[in-house]
Amino acid sequence: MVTRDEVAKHAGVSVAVVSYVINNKPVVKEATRQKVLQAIRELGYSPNLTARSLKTRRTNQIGVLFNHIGNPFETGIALGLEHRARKDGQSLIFQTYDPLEEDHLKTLFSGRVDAIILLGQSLKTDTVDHFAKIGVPLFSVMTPDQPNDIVPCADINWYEAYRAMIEHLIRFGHTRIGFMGALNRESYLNVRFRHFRRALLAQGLEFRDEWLVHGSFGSLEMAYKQMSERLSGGTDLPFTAIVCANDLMAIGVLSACRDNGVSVPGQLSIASSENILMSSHTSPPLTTVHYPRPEIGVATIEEVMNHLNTGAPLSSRTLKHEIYERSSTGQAPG
Amino acid sequence: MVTRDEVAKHAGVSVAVVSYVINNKPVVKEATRQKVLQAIRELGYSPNLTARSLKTRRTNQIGVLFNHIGNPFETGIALGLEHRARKDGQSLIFQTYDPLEEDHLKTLFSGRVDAIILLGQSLKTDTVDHFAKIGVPLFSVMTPDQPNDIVPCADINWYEAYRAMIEHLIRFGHTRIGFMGALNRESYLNVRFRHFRRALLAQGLEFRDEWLVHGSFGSLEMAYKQMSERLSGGTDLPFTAIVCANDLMAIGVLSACRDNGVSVPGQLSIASSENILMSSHTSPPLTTVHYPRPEIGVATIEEVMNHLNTGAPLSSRTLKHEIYERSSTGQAPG
DNA sequence: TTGTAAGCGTTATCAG
DNA sequence: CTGATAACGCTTACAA
Repeated sequence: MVTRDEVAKHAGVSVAVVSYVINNKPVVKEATRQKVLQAIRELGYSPNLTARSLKTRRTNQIGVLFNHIGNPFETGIALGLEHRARKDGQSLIFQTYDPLEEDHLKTLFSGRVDAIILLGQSLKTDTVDHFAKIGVPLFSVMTPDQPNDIVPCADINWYEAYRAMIEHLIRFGHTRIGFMGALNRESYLNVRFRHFRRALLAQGLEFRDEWLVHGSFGSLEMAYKQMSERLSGGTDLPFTAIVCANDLMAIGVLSACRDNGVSVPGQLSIASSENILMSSHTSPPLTTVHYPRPEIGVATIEEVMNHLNTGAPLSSRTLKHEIYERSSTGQAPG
Repeated sequence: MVTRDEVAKHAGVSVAVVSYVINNKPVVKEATRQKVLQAIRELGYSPNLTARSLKTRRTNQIGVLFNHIGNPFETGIALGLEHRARKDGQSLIFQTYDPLEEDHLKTLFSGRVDAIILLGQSLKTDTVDHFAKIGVPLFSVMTPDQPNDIVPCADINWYEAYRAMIEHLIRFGHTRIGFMGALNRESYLNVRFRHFRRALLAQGLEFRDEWLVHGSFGSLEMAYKQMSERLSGGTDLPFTAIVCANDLMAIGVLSACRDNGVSVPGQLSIASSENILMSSHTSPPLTTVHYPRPEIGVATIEEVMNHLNTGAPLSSRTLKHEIYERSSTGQAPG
C-alpha cells in the first residue's frame, strides 16, 4: 500500500504538508500544493481511513441493526439511510440483530462506529448503558416494544394512523375488526397492536382476544399458515375485517383467502400497514397505512449527524403517515 | 473510552499481558489471566477495533456493492452474505454502487475493507487495477455484463436454466417467446438476455428484436408501463409467452395483464427468473428459474475468506439452479 | 511467564 | 508556509 510518507518523499516535502493538502488546509503555497497533488496522482495514493480514524476518533461509520434484511420494509428504510449517509460521507455497517448474541454487539462495534441505529429492537438496559458510557449514541427507527428513555426514536403516530383506518372500516359497516400481530417477543409490531387496540376502544368498538391472529414479522408464510387454519376450520371468521401489522402478513392472509375460496373484500376486508411496494400489486391491491420509509431513514441520519457534529441532543421525531385506500377493503358482508 | 493501558494498570500488569489474554495466547499464567479478565469486566473494556486493524492490517470488514437495496433479489443474497460473514467475524459495509461516482470507491474503501464483493457491476478497468494494486480482492456475485478476468464470479448457469425453461414452454406449444430485459446499460441482466437468446436459437426457434421488451431491473413500475403500452395498443402481442429477466419485472407484467384484461396464462404465459419470495404469492403464481440466493451468498463469503486466510486464488463458482413450474405458464393459445 | 518498546498511517501541535 | 514529532490504541518481537 502506498502511504503518506512515500507521497511526501516523492513530492519532496514533509509528511505534514501532505496532510495539509489532503485536508484542504488553506495554509499551503499553491506551488507545493500542486506538487503534492501531482505525487498523489502519480502514486495512486489515498489515505488510510483506519489510521485516520484512530487519530481523529471519528470512524465515519454507523452501525445499523436489522431484524431481517429480507424484509422489504426494513430495506426501504435502509434505502433512505444509505442515501443520506452517503451524502455525509458516512458508511453503514449492517448487522442482523440476534437477541441471543446481544452482548456481542459491544465488542463488535467497539471503536468501529460513531453511532448505532436500531430498527425497533429493545436492547437490554445493560447494553444501552454500555454504549452511553463509551459515548456511542443510539437512535431507533420505530419505537421499540420496550422503549428506553435514552434511545430516542423516529416513527409515525400509529394511534392516529389506526384511528383513521378504523374509521375507514366503520364507514364500510365493519364493527368486528381483527388484528394480525407478531408472535415474536418484544417485536416493534407489538407497539402497533397496542395502538390499534387503543384506537379501536376509543371508537367504542370492542376487541376480543380471539380476534388477534398471530403472524411473524419477517414471514409471509407464517401469516398464510395461521390464516389458513382459521379458514379451513369450516366455521365462520369472528370478524369481518382484519388489520395486519405489516404488509407481508397481509399478503399471506390474502393468499390464504384466495386458496380457501374467501373473497376479498366481499367476505373479508383486509387492511394493512407499511405500504411496501408489493402491497399495490396484489390482487386486490391492499388498503394500507403508508409508512414514509425513505423519509424516516433520511430524517434519522440527519438527526444522528446533527448530534455527532454539533453535540445537540438527539430527539425523537414523528413523521407523517397516510392512509392509502385501495380495494382490499369494502362493504361489510350481511 | 477505556483503553488497554487502563486495564493493565487496574490489573497491575503490563499492557502486553492484557493483549495476550485478549488474544488467547496460552503463555499467560492462569492467576494473572484471571486478574486481567477481572479488570476487563470491572472496567467494561473492549478492544478498539480500529487500532487493532491498523496494527494487524486486517479490518475484518468486507465492502458489498449493491445496485439497489430495495430489490429483494439483492437483499436475498445479502442475507446469505451476512449470515456467513458473521460466523467468520466479518462485518459488511453496504454501499449502493453509482457508476458516476465509481472513482469515489477507491478513497471510500481505502484501508477500510479486506475485500470487496460486487453484485454484478461492471467496474472500469482502471478501478479493478487499482484494487488489484493495493491488494484488495474483488469477487462478484453474478457475472457482470462486461466481465473482467481478474474478477471471478459466483453465478448459476443461465444458459442451461433458460434452455430448460424454453423446453417447458415448447411443451406447452409456444414457439414465439418474448423477453423482458433491462434498459440499463451494462446491467447484469444483459447477461441473462444473451443466454436466453442463445438458448432459444439452439432450440431452433427464432427471436425477433421487437420481441424484446425493455424493463428496468430495480423497478416493477417500468415493466408495468412498458407492458401496458404494448397491450393497450389494441394489436395482438407478437408472442404467446414472455420470459422476464427477473421476478420484479414479471410482477409488473402480470399487473399490466390484469389491468388490460389479458388472461394469464390463457392469452399470455409469463415465465420469470430469480424466484423471489413474492413470485409464489402472485395470482397466478409465477413459473420461474430458482436462483439460490442465500447459498450463493454463503459460497461467496467462503470463497473470499478462504482467499484471505490461505492466500488460495479466488475462483469462479457455478451453483445449481432449478425450474419452478407454477401456473403463470400454460398451453399456448390458438 | 511477564515487561519493554517499536511501529501500523494518520493528524495536529509547535517550532522554525 | 513548512518540518519535526508526539500521540491515537493496539500487536508482537525481543529482552528480562
